[in-house]
Amino acid sequence: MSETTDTRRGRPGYDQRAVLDVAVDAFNEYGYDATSMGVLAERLGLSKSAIYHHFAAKEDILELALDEALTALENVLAAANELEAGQPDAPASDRLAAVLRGAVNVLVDKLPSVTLLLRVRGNTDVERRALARRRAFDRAVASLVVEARDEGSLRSDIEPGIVARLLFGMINSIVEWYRPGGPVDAATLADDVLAVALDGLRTPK
Amino acid sequence: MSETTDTRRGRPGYDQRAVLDVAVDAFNEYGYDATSMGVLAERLGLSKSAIYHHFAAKEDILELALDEALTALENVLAAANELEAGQPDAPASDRLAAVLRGAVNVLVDKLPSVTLLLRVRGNTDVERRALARRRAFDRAVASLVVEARDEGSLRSDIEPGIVARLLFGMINSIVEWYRPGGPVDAATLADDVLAVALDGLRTPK
DNA sequence: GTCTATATTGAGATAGAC
DNA sequence: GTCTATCTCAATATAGAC
Repeated sequence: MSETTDTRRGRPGYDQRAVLDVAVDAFNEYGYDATSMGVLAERLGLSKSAIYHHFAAKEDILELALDEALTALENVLAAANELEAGQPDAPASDRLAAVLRGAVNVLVDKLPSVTLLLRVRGNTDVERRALARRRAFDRAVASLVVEARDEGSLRSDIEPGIVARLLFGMINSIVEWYRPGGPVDAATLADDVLAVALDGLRTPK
Repeated sequence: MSETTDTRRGRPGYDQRAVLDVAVDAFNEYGYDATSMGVLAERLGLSKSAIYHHFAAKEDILELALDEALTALENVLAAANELEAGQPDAPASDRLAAVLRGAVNVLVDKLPSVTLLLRVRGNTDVERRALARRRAFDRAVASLVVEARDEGSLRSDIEPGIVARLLFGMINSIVEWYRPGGPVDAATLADDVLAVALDGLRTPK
């Protein structure tokens, strides 16, 4: 323990990470555009100008948060692809399940930044770049769904594009209600999502 | 045909409905807060002040749109309850299915206003009132899920609260990608949603 | 129903001291 | 790393003519 158990160093005042966390929470509560630097300053107990010591612009805060969320999601895909490299004959449905479980874990683990990501509209360059990365992720998942259906693991009576969208619609909606420390833990949640997605809600006969 | 086949009357200029439709589309594209009256005026080909002839304030546009979406959703619940009054011994799962199908239809039918509703954060009184009505709707659906599970129609190994949230997360996500006139029609979409929700994605064995 | 001003507020951001 | 001013611009909304 070379420093302290705290994540901050230096002593008084904030570091960039601490400002980021407070800001992202506020962005998620009010929406990015509706959150003024004034409100941020209030929440931090700082003046507005102090924030500019940590970030050159409001949008830089957004950019850092979005990058964190996107990197985490992209890592889930990368991990699933390594799984394929290790076992070339494993069914695509295994990789798909790994991606879904991984995505739920990222949602829970990086809840604030992923929540922010899912609400981006594309009004600025920063937002459009984030949307492009998100679409690439979505496309990769969609082709996993196609693979799984083609090998016979998933039902073929519904268009795979719709399946992928409904699937991720369900998963992404978790950010609307899941709160860490609540009654549901991440592993149970991932199990429930997989169960509902694969087997549905009807009573197993 | 007493007037014209057009929905507008009066002749030149806009009526409130036409302004509303253009505004809601812009709100959904940029987000409500990020949409200025100036952009609205540009899209309408009007001056900013002309808009104030139709709505006293920007937020009044939002309020009218949210009310439209909420009324349509509440009518779905009311219709399902009348179904119960007519056939008191019908299973709750029938009413639940009616509500889900009805909700998908409302989403498709009133796509712009429902999209707007689903993105409201609660920053103002207007938004908070809308959120309260939406939560009442969600609670009603959640208790339908409980009823359906208690009568044995739905699996009981997952908490009904989570089931209801995942279910509506999937349905609500439709607004993120569904576009009228596209390859998928509303009835097919409702069928697909019900099929995925009830029976899951796995290949039926 | 629409226009051209204009009033007024609040936003993001900067300067420069401590 | 934070502060007190202050700049600048864009936003909502109003006044009053056509």
